Amino acid sequence: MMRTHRGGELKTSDVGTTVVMCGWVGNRRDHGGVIFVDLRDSSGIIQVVIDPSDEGLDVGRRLRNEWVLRVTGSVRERPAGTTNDDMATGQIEVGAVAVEVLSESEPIPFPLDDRVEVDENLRLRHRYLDLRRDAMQSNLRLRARVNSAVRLAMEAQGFCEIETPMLIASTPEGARDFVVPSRLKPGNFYALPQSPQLFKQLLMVGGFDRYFQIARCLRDEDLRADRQFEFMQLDLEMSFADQQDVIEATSKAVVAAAKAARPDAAVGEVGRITWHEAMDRFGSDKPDIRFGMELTELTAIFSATEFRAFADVEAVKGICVPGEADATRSKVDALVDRAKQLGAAGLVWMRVRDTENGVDLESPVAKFLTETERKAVVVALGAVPGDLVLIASGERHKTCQILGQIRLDLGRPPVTEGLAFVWVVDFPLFEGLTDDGKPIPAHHPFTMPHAEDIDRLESDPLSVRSQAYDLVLNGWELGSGSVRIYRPDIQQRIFSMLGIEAEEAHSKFGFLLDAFAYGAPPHAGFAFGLDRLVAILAGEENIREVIAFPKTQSGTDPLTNAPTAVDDKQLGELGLRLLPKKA
RNA sequence: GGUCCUGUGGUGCAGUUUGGAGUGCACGCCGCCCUGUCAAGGCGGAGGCCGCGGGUUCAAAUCCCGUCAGGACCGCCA
Repeated sequence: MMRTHRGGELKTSDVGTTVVMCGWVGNRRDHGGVIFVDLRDSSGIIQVVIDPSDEGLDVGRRLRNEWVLRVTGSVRERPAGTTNDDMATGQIEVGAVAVEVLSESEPIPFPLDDRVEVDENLRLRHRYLDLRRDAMQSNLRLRARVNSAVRLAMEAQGFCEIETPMLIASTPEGARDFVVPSRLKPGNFYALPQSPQLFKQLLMVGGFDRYFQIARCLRDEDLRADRQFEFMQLDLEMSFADQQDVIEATSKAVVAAAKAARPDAAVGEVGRITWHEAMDRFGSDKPDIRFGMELTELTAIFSATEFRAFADVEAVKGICVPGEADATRSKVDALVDRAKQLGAAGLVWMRVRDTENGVDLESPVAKFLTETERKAVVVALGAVPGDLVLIASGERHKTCQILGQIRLDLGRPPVTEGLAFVWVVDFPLFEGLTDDGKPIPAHHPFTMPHAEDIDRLESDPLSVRSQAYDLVLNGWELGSGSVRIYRPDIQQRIFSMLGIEAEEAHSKFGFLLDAFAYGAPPHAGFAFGLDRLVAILAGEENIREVIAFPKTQSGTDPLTNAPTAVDDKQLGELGLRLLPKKA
């Protein structure tokens, strides 16, 4: 037996016990006649006291940080006045009677304490060291608890966990596929799955009416703070179920995850908002509802205005920034620049002041507005003296998006603050038209149109809502789902609207359409990103902090040096030859 | 494909605006001293291609151009 105890778990009640522990030297304090070693293992830290004059303990002199030890000793209370209340085990210590060096360590390339933020590239190059840090240990352990809670929640609801293949056929829709050359069929390629989408629908046809999987998904698109090539999703699909059923089942899983990760945090009912209302109030289809500063409708106030920027536009929207009336000119100019960068024609700012004339707006453009207009803006926004009012105008959707982004810039709380889940429902089925007039699907082409809107499919496609729904947490899109089309006639109407010929549809999705010909149950599903969920629950702004071995923004791994070249023999077996490098 | 930020002993920074000897701080590392520390303390020491290449200049960490690496974002992510 290597060890009897883990140091971090020792308690005052263990005083008097002889223990054998294994761990790393977290820190050593050599006082000459007595040496303190903070022995670290997965459970925490315990202070080991070594008297180097004792027989066999002169090894204590040689010890260095990150050496691996096996320590035998007895648990004792610390002498009065030497306890450490900042440590979980600060009331006790282990008096060493034997110290065995299991492994020595070179000085490590960066400190493991959290007092300095080390260059991320260096951390990734030595990720095995970085993982020893408290923050990484607790993030990955939190992640494991979330996985476990999600799995339990799904099983408790009668979902069956089924794995789907990693080597699949490439389909041209959606994100860029990662592609794997076939050795047995040279010149042909597998794709790695962007999601198990088509397979889970086949499972529904196959009679598994409640499927789930903690699935690895791969997309060859540029990386971001919240996006890696490969990521994990809780993927689920239900037969004989509607949007409400899916939302309830998924909500149980995320609430269970949140409770597992943050037992002390308040996680209430998961709210719901329509896409239209989310755009209108928050200027985003992934609203961060943790704070106010909502977008206010001002269009009617300026219906007859003389002010050019607000006249004859689709929408005038404003937000009220509390207490920012004295923002410097350079700060408000920066806001105007930001709005322009986001595609706005401009941004009107006005300081709310207490004047002899009552509460009024002070701004270079105030003189172009009537007093009635100014007062109406103050009332509509609920502004009080000391506030700063920002107003944008133009095409409705764009105006909302721009103000929504500025709202986030100015008011977004830190990631650690609060947990606000919200379902966004009633997305439009199409998000616009291509140049040749074909509608662009907002989700995938198997998304069921809203029952009430289906008659307008051809006559007014942009007004058609879909039975698609997103789950949002603190303004991060966690995932999306939909009720699927299972009726060939509706599917055919959608395909023909999108300009997908029968032959093309068959070559791309033929196996799914074939399957639907044999008694397809109505079904609906969802998938949400576990990396993003775990990051927010861990209070991290970057999903790399909750992934053991992530890639850099340029898609490399500084630890293994992936991706690497392969030799010609390997290429030959695959029937491949590299093109000459571009000059 | 694009915009912006960063790159200085092992680590984290200052120095770059306004060119003048690799100058400084903290941590770590090595040695010696030290029996109650816990970011131990004291004394001493080692350690630098200022990311790389070119240019301007009497002189470049500093200015200019290019390039590489990392990061944030736009495009992209049905």
